[in-house]
Amino acid sequence: MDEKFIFALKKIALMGGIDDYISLSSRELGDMLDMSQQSASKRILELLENNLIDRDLGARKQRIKITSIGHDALRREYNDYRRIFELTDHIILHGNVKDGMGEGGYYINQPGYMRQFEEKLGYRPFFGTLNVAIDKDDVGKLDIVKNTAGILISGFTDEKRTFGDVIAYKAKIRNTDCAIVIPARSQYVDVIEIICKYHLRRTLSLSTDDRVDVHVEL
Amino acid sequence: MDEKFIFALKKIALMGGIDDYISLSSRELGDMLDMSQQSASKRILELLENNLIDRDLGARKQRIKITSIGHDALRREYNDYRRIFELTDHIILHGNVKDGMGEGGYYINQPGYMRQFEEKLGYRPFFGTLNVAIDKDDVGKLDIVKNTAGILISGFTDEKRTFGDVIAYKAKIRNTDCAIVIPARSQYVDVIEIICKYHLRRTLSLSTDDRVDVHVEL
DNA sequence: ATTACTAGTAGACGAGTAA
DNA sequence: TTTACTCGTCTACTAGTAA
Repeated sequence: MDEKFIFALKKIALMGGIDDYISLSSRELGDMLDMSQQSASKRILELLENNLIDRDLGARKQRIKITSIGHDALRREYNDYRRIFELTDHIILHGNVKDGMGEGGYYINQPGYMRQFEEKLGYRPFFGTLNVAIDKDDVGKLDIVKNTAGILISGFTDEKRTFGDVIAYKAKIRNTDCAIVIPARSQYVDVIEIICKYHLRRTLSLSTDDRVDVHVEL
Repeated sequence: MDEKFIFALKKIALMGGIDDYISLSSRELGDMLDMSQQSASKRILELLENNLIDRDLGARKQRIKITSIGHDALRREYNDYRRIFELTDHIILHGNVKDGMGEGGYYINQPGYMRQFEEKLGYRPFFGTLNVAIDKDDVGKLDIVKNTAGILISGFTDEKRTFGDVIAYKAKIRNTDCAIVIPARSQYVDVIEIICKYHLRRTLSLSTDDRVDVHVEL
């Protein structure tokens, strides 16, 4: 990502171009970026070429909106700054205990995964996962977690099907060691699955919808 | 602030150059910024010239540290991204209920303040405040809260002494309306005082050290 | 190894201007 | 008014190289 694009994108975002199309002439953008109308026009064409913005070139004035690719680029930038200013050595994800559908446990329990949990986490997880719905305000923190190393649990193939790579992140809930497990290829997640040596619900007396803080080590 | 400086500063910050001098050759910086060793060397000289970094040019390898000016530049950038990504219409402060020393209640109860609470919040607060120790990770959010308008509760002078201005921010705890009150001149705060029409401890069955989420409206 | 100078060059920028 | 082309200038880069 070319850094000069980021600055233009940021200005557009600050004007509200993330949620909606905004009316923005090349002269206005040029003024904001301290460059000529001509250069701003060129910058807009470059942003378009890189699919960072969408444009609706009306008769009088163009309207501009940041694409999801552009949004992602800004979020990466934002995460960098969070790492600089917020992140010490842990992140706290706030959320509520949810009922799982049981599929989490099905996957976790595959011997191909189990063997690796035992080897790489140092314990054999309890059959079944604790599902935690992360607060809307904290979902972005998951991106930061995903950008840290994590522990790779390799995928495998048995007679029936293929199981993909999974990443485990060591965490704690009320001082009890556990791990968040996230499929490597997953995109946006707002319910995380947590494994633990113990039955978390029973050990911590957790009920559905209880508030929990998941401390993730970075 | 030239934008090309920001990107170099950010890389240095991500390497830990905010807290300490870090060993960073021009070649390493060049690799990270996707430019030649020569250009990175020039960039470093420019950053020095603008007092954005300090350098300790040792015999073998230079050591670099971001100055307070550079740190401020990065923080401005960070705040831009916070405005883009964080500011919806509320902020959640996570914390624990704490025992107050009673001084909160003493101040709140001054008729000069009480009259204004009644007028500006629409209710006469319960005598006494709920003290909440904000999580270390959330203390920074208070800066954002303080940067929003809030409700000014003017200071006054009685026979004995002077009481300063106080800012009230409307909030909710478990859907119960309340308000955070912060002295206008206060700097760093990590325990906030909350007023409410009702006795919050009793109404919400809160005990010392209980976790609470304070939803602040912006 | 380093840092950083000089020289040559590619690309970014703005002025003029068309549509 | 807009957007965006061409073209000349100049900046910012890299290569080569010294210290």
